[in-house]
Amino acid sequence: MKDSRHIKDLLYEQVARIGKAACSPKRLELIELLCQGEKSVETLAREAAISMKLASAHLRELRAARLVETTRQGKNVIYRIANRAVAEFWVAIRSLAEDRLVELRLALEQMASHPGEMAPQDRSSLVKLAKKGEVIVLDVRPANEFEAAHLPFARSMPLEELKNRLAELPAGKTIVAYCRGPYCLMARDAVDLLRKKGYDAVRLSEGVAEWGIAPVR
Amino acid sequence: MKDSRHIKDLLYEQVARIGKAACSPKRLELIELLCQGEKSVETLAREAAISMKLASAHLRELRAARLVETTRQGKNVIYRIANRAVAEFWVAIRSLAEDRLVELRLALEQMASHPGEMAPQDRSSLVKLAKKGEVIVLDVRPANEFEAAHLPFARSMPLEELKNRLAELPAGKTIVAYCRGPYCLMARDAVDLLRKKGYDAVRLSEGVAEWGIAPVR
DNA sequence: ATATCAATCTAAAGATTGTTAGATCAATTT
DNA sequence: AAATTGATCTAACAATCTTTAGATTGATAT
Repeated sequence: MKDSRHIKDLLYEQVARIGKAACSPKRLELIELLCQGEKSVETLAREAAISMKLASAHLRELRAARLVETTRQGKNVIYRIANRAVAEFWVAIRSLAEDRLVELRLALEQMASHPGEMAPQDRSSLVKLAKKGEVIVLDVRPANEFEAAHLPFARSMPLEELKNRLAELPAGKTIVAYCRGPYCLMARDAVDLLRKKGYDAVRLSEGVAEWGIAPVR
Repeated sequence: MKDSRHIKDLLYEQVARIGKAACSPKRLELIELLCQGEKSVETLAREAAISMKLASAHLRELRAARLVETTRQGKNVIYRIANRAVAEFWVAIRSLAEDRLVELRLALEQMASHPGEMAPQDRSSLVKLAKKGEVIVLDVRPANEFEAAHLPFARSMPLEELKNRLAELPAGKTIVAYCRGPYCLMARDAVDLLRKKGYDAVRLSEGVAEWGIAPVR
């Protein structure tokens, strides 16, 4: 490209770097995963269901836009979002997409029309109930994600372990299960299982990114 | 693409439609222009310094992401942003870009290191000064953009007319000139001219999009 | 030193965009 | 009806991006 271009073009070009990072579905999925906490390339590839080579290539793009940062830990390279602003952007672009694209709203409604879907609720009143122990807020993500960040008063019980740890859950109390956010199905599966076992369980579609809780390093 | 894909992939794909709309510098420039008010393809092409064909193709993309809408007005097709959320997104992605990309910060600082650059100021105190008439807030964009939306107590004086309308400006008062936003140079040029003519003029880098003022149709 | 594992780099095929030219369409003017 | 103007559509080429394979690097384990 010519070097004689106006400073104005340069400015828009820089902003477009962020847009480019956000224009691939898989890169967005990687951002969402990183909003849950730092992860190695291997883990990211597995959780996004892509090859490690492809994951590495996408992460390269995200790093080119400075949305993610890396450190090496032995054989592994650990990726994390650069700061809280990245998670906020992920929530913001998703919210615009939901506002503008009927297709997305329909798909979400389809996901939500499922037994145990929780009505949108005031956050502080949910926290109050959880604090008093009147409901159990259950984080069904992998344990390391819980450690990196979790909702207030939440208890960790990864989906995979849930089946074998039902005894830990007091009967008769409402269980509010959540996972990585509205696009994640872990909490839905957890609610299905819990209801089958006779619990009063509902799914909270929001996760740490939506609550503005940044993962600690 | 295969049709057997998971619902999850479908969700990320929808969000990526918004990212795709925002991954081209010229499309971003078109969004910024539309944040100032509705415009015909012809006008957009001229103001973004591209051919009408190219403008039309880019606008097609923006419409595919439902970020803009159109109506026909005689021979002209008028484009406008779909709603306020689009303008908010434009401010948000720009702010993330500024947060993450040193190159962008440097370019902006270079623009700001110019006589008459205004220190970031509290909005309500500026409005108070403008209301009392202690400063003149001057909108130097084209008149139709002023009509579509403008800052409180602002007075319209398009850059092109400024030279011939200096007599309308009371001497001895501070003039705060603004235009389309931080990436626009009209206010800078206006301040240059005013200072040459002996006025105490400063540039406010923000515009209607940054102040959250949506253009009326 | 050799082997192994996680990750990246390089190169190349395939798919997707960006951009332009020419034809076409829709509304208005003559 | 014909000409004009603004805008879009179609087709094509160039440029870019996605994805995979093969070679390479950095760190650890044997």
